[in-house]
Amino acid sequence: MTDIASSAPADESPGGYDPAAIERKWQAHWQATGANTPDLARGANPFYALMMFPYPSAEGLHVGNLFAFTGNDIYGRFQRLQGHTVFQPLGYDAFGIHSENFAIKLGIHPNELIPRNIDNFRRQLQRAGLMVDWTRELSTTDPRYYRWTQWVFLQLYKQGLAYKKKAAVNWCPFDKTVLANEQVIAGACERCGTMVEQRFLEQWFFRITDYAGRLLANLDALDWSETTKSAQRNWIGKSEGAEIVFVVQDVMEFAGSATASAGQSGEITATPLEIRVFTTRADTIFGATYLVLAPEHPLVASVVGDDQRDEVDRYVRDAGRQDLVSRKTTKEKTGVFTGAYATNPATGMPIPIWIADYVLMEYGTGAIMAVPGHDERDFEFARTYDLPIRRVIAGPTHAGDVSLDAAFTETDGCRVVNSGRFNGLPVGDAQAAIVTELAARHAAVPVVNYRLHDWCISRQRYWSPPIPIVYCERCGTVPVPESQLPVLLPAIDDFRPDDSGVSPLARHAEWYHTTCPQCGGPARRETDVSDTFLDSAWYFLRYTSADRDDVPFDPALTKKWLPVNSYIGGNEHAVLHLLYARFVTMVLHDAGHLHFEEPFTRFRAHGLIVREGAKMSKSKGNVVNPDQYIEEWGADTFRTYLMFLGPFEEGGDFRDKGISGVKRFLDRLWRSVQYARRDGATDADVRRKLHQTIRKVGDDVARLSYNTAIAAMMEYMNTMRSGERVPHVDEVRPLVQLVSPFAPHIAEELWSMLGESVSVMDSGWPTYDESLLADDQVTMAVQMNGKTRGTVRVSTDATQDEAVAAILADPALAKYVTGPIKKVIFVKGRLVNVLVAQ
RNA sequence: GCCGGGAUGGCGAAACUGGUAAACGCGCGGGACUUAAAAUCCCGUGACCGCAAGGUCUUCCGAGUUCGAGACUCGGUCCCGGCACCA
Repeated sequence: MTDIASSAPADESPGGYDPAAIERKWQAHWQATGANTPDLARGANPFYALMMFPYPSAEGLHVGNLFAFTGNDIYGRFQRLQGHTVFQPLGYDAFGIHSENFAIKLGIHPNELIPRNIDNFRRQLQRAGLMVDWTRELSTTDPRYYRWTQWVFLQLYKQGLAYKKKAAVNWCPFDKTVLANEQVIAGACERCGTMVEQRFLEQWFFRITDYAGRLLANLDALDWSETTKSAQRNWIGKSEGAEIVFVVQDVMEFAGSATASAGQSGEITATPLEIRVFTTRADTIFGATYLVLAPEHPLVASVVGDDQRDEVDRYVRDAGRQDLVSRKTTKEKTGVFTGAYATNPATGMPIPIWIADYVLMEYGTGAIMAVPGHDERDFEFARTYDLPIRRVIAGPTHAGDVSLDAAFTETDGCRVVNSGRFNGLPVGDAQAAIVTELAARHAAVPVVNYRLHDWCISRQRYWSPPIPIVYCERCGTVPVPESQLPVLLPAIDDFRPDDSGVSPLARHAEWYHTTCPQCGGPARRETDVSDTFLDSAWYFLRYTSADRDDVPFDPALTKKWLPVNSYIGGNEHAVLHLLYARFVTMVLHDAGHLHFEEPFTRFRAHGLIVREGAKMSKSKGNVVNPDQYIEEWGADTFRTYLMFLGPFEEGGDFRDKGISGVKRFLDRLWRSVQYARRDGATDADVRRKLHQTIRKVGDDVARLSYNTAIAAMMEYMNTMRSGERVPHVDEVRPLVQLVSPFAPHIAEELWSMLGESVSVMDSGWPTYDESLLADDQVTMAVQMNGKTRGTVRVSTDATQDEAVAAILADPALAKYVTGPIKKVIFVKGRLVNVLVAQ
């Protein structure tokens, strides 16, 4: 064995780069000095850098989480270097079915499990060296937090935006609870994948549909990822059209008692019965050859004829028994004729009224005018039941032919035909003209419809905040006074849900029996708890005031720090969380609690980290545990590697092999500082590269292009150390600052090695000198007749003539000039394209 | 079906407003140092033809606009995400 010390690499010799030691040292130092805790009241130039808070799973922190948090951390640190006071808080979204199910699975009470998970998360997060203000940490399960979640509910209640109704709801038989529409994916429960059933239960709802128009319109002005905005637009689902009135014919024959026996018709009604339909294609009304009502439509009973009653009853019963899933996925169209006819207000002709479950009660008016010629579903239905199909729209190519072997749904360049006085009008004009004319007869009104439904917030579960409502025998529904909040979630042992459709809290009489806050008489508590998405719909308001028990959020601090400057999170919350947070913010704004109505000025969805092209999952066994990598490579290397493996907004493939390149870069950085010379001149080329790098890294970080920022720093490192060159301190020092958002621990250590006494985080962002960015010589591309043939080195401000002269002076290029020069394309400093006659 | 995002070397990826495609990193090949290895440093590395000088081709496919297209326009294929009997 030879002497290891003498041949050991620099980074293992005394004073070498020891990630574990310096990371421990600086994390302790930051904590001791409160480096990550800004003075919220006095800090100048505030910047709120928020990341979506995690659900603290028992498995611990996932690389995906760390990827997102690191991306946010870099942005926050960058803003701090730019002179902002940066507030980067973190908390835990620890209530909800997720946590509860896991607790049930492990047989541990969530009261016990959740704090344990949180401790583990905090430990992992702290190892990553995030610039998080841990003094303002929060958990949604803390009564000091959910007291205010209940307060938020009461604000909505006060505004008349919270109401209870019996409704067909999505019931998950596995989780034994109601789900919001947003939580049903292709008919299955978002969490467990079980097919969802339809049940009728009394539920609390928020009137988010009242805000649909604003939620949609505001999107245009938000600086958000396009994918996220698009997902929200789809979800809100605006469609502009009209409601059109169809009068039922011979109403007296069909109106009357549904219980009339022995074929006797019931009493006669004098008012004409009207059916309102919603359509976006009023231009096709002349092709409306029948009407369809949803099976649950309230007019079904009034319209149906005696001869058809049995058949209709059977059909409606069967449709109701079907769960929402099969109804939405079944392709074959079924229906039943009511025996009644309505008058098409455009043609004046009678058309039959049908009932079919392809028409949904929840959307529009629950009734449609069917235009089989120009709607695929209507076409299919008309074929099945042999109903008339009329062409009323023709494209530019088929002028006279009227036959249709499929629904013709095009509109571009199409005109209306077979439509009386509207014939020849383009589709758009016909729509407007027809609605206007029908409106004049009170037979139509323009209407905007949204796909968005009201937000069902009731959950028949345990692990969530109880809804702060009391039912009094005398006073009815009474909100719990704000002064009596929180309504504490009782620590009960049998917290498991059952099939009864009521919360486990309903089994605890000692909890739900209470007195009425109004009259003092006997009362019952609401036993439903609220949706977890309510917890996360306002948490960003709480952070600044996490230590306050007298207010949900301090008005002065809120005014100063909100709305959030930068929000980063996963696009899986594009619809649910972000829409609810926007809604709650608007409501609190309207109630005078907030000065803004959009909570997140800028939002960026980060990409997904995959492994060998596949999403990481426990079942595939390809989950990366960050602990192990931080152990092996250090947090700085791991953070930087995560940011280097692909564009932040697209994610990337996690491969162990790639990490070594980043480690090598940090090793080289270390040695550059360690052996930097203080004497001698700095080199002009290196200096130019440095200033270019400062500019590029700044630009790139500002637009979250972290991978290219890192590449630029590596490039500079290569320039600075090319060959055997030993860098000068002045060349290295700014690089340490540029690296610091990515690799904060090594940056602090190197910064102090350079003799600096303040933290590198507060050293400011290095500035670049515009005049040093360009060389006095440039390499221009040379093309001959559009084909790249080489390059030419000329002075930076060379004119076209000078460049051409340089080309002709170079025999390797001049040989291509085989004839007279017809034309020259000259892009200063970039390229010369010489067009030669051939 | 509708909406959004993609497709570039062996691999992860760059190219901001149309101007030298493949920066940066991994991997691979060669060299220096070493008894040897590791580490480090240097050189090379899209494909094809050629001893070389050099040439030809190349950004999913097909057309187009342009002096010039990975980028713009039209048509098509495939992948990822959202919505979906929404009238």
